[in-house]
Amino acid sequence: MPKQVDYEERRLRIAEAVCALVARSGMEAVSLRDVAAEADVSMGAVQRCFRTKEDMLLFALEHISQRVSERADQRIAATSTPQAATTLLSHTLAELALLDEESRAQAHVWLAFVGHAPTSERLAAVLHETYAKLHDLVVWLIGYGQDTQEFPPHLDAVQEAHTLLAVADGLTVHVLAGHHSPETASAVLQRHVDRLAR
Amino acid sequence: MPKQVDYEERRLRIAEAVCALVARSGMEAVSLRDVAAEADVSMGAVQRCFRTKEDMLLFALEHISQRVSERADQRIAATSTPQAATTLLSHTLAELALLDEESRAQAHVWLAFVGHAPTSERLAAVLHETYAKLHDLVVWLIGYGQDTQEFPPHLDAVQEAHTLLAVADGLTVHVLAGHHSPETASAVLQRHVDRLAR
DNA sequence: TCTTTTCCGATGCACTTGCATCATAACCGC
DNA sequence: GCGGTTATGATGCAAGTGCATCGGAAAAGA
Repeated sequence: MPKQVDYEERRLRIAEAVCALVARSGMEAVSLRDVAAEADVSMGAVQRCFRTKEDMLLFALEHISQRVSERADQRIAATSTPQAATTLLSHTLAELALLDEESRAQAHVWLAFVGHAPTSERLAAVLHETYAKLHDLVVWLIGYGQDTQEFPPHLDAVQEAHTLLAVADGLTVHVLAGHHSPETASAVLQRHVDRLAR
Repeated sequence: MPKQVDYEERRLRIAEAVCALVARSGMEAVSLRDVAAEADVSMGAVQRCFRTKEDMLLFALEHISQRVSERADQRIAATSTPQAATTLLSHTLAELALLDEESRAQAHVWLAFVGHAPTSERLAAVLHETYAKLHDLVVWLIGYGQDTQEFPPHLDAVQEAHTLLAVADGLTVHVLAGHHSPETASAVLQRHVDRLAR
């Protein structure tokens, strides 16, 4: 058997490089050469990992998409001490909204991809799927809050989830655009969730 | 006096071309040549109107930014028949959220620019200013609703405006990403406004 | 050690980009 | 008309792009 290489690891590494570049200087700054340099591999290696540039970008999106979902799931799973559903919901949403400073890069990447979704069919598909997953998550959280009687039972979980997700994404945009600081955005979110609990 | 040309008109025309291109095939598709072709002028003309490409894009952003604001203002000013503050607010927000199909292009452009805001100082400034203006507008609308006693007086107009703007922008993103149709997005918005009126 | 198979990375290539240049055309006051 | 001024658009140019190519390096089994 000839030389073998851990492609999965390299792909991830390249995806990280893509994110770093997008976050630092926008999406147009992502050229194969730049990515290769950032990931500290040769251009040939990048071309071997991904057939085209679009494939590479798509993989990067799926990567951060997955990371965001995972983080949210973990936060919920890690609730060993029985936490108030209210704070669980607001914290999860804050996570999804990528508000903290270190998520700023991911938010930047995310938005860049959304901006390109109308252009690329495949990209749109990934986004659609991710949003559906997140929506389900939020619906579940609201239901949980209703079980613990923190949220009134007459709430329409599906509708509320739509609104909550919209608020979260809107705040992501606002923070990125400089209209909000992460703190004020977080406060807005918190307030909205508290309101649900009446 | 030599040949004179209506620069303002040409600038607007070019700005429209930029928007059309961005909407059609994303922001990377905007090259000086493409813009010139789309606007049906020569490349030299474009270069005469705008010193650099960045200037051109910035002007295009300011253009649509202004158009959106104007449309919202007009909708309010045109309220000859005394309209319910509730519907006035929700319609205005729907307008701002660029939900209808023909605003899709503008939404696309807007988002593209937001995505580039962290990169460009000047771009961020324009966005910041616009958001501030919109916020003031929504605050005023809520206050108006309180005057007509449609909204409870204890509402914190500033905070509610923040949430409303976030919902609107979030929905813009969701529609663009294919997570919502304009109709469902509009319904979510409507629901949220109705909720304010208790 | 040698062979074989995979991987690497440098180079080439056709193309596009933003911007500069400049001869020419279009215009206005005279 | 005519001179002087300004706008125009074709062309040039260097830099950068994604992708294809390919000789040889590297590793694992013989």
